[in-house]
Amino acid sequence: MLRLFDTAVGDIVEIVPIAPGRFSMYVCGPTVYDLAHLGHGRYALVFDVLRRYLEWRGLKVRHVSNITDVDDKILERAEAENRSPSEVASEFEEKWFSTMAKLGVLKPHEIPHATAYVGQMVALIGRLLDEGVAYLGEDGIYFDVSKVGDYGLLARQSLESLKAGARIAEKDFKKSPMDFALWKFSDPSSWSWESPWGPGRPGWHTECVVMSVDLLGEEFDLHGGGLDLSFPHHENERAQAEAMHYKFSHHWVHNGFVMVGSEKMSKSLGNFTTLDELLETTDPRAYRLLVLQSHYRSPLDVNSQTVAEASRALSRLDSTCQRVLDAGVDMTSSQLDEEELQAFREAMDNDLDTPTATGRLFELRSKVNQLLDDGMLEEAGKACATMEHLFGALGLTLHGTEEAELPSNVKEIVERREEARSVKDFALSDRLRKELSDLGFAVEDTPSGPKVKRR
RNA sequence: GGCGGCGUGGCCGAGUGGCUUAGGCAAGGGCCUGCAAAGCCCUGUACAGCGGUUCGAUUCCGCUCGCCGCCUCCA
Repeated sequence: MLRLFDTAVGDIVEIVPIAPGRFSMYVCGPTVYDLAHLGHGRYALVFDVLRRYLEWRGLKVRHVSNITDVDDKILERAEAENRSPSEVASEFEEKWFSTMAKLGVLKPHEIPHATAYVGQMVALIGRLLDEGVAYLGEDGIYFDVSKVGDYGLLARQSLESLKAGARIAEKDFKKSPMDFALWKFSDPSSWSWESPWGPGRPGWHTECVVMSVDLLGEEFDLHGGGLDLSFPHHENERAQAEAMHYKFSHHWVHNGFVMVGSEKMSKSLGNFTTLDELLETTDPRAYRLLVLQSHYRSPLDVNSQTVAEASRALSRLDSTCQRVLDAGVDMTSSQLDEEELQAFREAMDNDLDTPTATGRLFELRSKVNQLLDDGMLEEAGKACATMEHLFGALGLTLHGTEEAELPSNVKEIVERREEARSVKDFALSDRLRKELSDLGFAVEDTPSGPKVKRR
């Protein structure tokens, strides 16, 4: 079975689903106040791949991922643009899902919204107060981290050492600098909800506890997100769950950052590229391939060079598929290669080792070409079908490279070029190739005729 | 200051106590081609530095240097 690196353990552990054959996962989703950047794309792709792989392994997965639509930054933007927070939130949520669709990220089965859970958050905060693990501060209700014995587990640090490095501005009334806001009082005239303690807004760390427990129960298999969420966000979620005596998530999984040069890409550093910008010039599948070619916990450098390399690698995969199609091989009846499936499973089971898995698939691609060269069409079909199937399991669909319908002027030039070649007028032929090239099309001469593709 | 991680051939990027050079991209040579392209074959002898453990370390341990992340909002 699958083994994954569990942040709470600090090591790779065997993943044993709570209910055999089923898997429940909660992945922290975006705060919708701006466009999604490459880092969001990576986490979404990583957990999309995890989900798809679990499903490929035959598990019935329940994937929940939230939309955080209550946040100070949403309010700031709304005020700056003189519109309501909900308008801002719904705009960026819509854009989020349209970008995710381009990336081929499957929609989670449930998409809870924080605003729909404020009532439940208030109820949870009330219970935390009753338990004596929360207290009233000057500007809100705070969680008392000293009440959780192993606070700091996900940071792999003790409360003492966390305190030692705390950079957070001290508020005198807080018992510990690590204590965090559960409820923030606010002016009733601004964006706020009613609570027994007065109008206000919920702190960020409570919503995921309430939503995950509501939809997946007090005990579920996996909780995930970007590495930057491990502390304090996930730790604070865990602290609340501990205080409530929930069993909560069995495993905590985090993906590494997208780097810009040697710096983490983040909104606060302002060094981000939006996914939409990337996708204007890049096949979304190339970004998925780039993500797959590095391990999910490693930092990933995304720049024009690494993107170009992935694009190039992708187009070679596509052209191999095209070769198989051109050879007239019917892959629908092809058996899959068991040995390859097994190797794929082993790589993926080993902490989602997609670089090894894809490396193997590139070798398979080479094998398909060799078999085609040798005229072993049936074997080539089997290998190609396996390759397509396994890339498909990773959410990457391969397809042929030929344009379904060429513009008529392009078609006409191609025909004229063929005529020129048939009478060996290669000077004209080369001029026409140049013309096509200027129009953005590449032509390749093959035994079965010219192949035209967009460049 | 505390904690965690990283340093692999031109670049990206896996992995391992000794089998056999992961893989991708780029490069060089060859086959094929009117020329190209695609494809195939061949080529580069890498694991930061210094010690230690070991019959043997890129892989284990220690130290040094360099880099990064978290401890504040962040995927």
